[in-house]
Amino acid sequence: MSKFVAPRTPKGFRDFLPETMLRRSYVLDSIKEVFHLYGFEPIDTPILELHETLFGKYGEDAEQLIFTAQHGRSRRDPLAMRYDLTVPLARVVGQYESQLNLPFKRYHIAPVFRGERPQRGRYREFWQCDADTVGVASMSADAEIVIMMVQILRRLGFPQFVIKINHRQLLVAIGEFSGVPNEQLPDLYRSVDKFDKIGADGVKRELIERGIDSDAVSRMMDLIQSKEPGSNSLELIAKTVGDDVKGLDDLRQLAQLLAEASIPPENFDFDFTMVRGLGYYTGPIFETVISEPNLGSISGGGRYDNLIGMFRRQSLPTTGTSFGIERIIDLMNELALYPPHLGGTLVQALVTVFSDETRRESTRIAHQLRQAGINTEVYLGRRKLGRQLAHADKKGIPIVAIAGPDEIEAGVVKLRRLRDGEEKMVDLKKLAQSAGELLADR
RNA sequence: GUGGAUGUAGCUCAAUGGCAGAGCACCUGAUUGUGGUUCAGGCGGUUGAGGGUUCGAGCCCCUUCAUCCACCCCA
Repeated sequence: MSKFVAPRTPKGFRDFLPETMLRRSYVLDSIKEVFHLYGFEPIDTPILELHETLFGKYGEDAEQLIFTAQHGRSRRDPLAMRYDLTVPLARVVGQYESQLNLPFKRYHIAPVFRGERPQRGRYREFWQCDADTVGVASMSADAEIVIMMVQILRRLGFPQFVIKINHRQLLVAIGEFSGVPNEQLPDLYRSVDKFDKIGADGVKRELIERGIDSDAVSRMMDLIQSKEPGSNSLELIAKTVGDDVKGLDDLRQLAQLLAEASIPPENFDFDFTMVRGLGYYTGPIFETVISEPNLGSISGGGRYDNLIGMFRRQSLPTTGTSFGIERIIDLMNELALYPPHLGGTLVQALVTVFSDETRRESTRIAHQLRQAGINTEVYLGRRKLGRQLAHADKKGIPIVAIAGPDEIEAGVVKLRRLRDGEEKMVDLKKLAQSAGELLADR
């Protein structure tokens, strides 16, 4: 006698039913397609890593959010659940260097785990979708990442998006130029990161509250708000801060490469108020925002030349991007970007069953349809025809094949399209062809 | 981790401290070979859980759990 247990998932963990999974797969498959077009290849790694692999990489605050995992009472090899896909990449590169060809271009689509308090678009288990290039120090790799991001967002059907681009070293230079001490730079990033949310005045107030000199704050705020079309804002910074500032050259090259690739100016923007939280970035940083409607960021990334050094004597330059697919999926729902053929089911035809005696014939019909590549369900229950049609209708199956004693006797099948009630009595030999026509005809 | 809101049928929500309801969904029939529309009927509840106040609690109080929102942080 088993005890009743109220069915539920752990906090921040979700189930996905078929209708949702079809949409998730559509998004992931679309992204994969573009990754492949650019020559990125998949890897996967274990959900569990050794404790020592993850800890010491993200900073103290983030480490509080890492789930740990243990088997029974074993105290050997403490384990932890992966927190992102970037540190596992760094480990893989360190571990399999001899088997990898540099430049190594990999993508990785997999769930990661963070013990945060869940909110809309924020979960404790969520999927990340990363593409990174290892072993290329030049901007050609960064440009390729940005160009691929544009391609993916187009492929998914987003009518409007902007990839904001900034540079870690440029931010440092601007901070130094303005007179912000190095040890206060993390505070500075944290506040500036909220620029979109709390505005220039909000950032200023917060920085002064954090004890940063108010003159320095003013100088810096003026600089980061430099705004000119295209790469002109780069030159504006160059005039004030100096032409030889670290990072400026990178961004100039990037601008040049993006222009050569005919990336439309409305799809990218040098924005010195954009900061990415993660500490390991060392070069250009990217973030995609959808501003109409204003729904926040859906991808982020950048260059992190030192991280792999955690798993290898000498580091390797690395740059990449990560798509926040949970948000992308929410947004695509809101913006209705899914193609119409993506209904609630992938089943294209239901073969009804008149009685147990005719089930064999229905199964044969289904086999024929399947041979022709049509996703087919044979009704497995024993309900009357009306119920079988209702099942197809409710599930969104477009056509039904009816084979009762009369049809079987005559060697025919009646095909019915539920959308408009169109019916065809077809010969068994032409079954698949006719079904295909009914499915295609709009 | 901090602050706020909400928990009533499978779902969305009603119900002055006084008999727990509606819509949708589901099931049956009208219609024994035809879904969606319609009509008639039916199933469905320890009001999140535990305690307290009261003649009487879904409603008031306390505790606890869950969910959502905002912050922190982030994808």
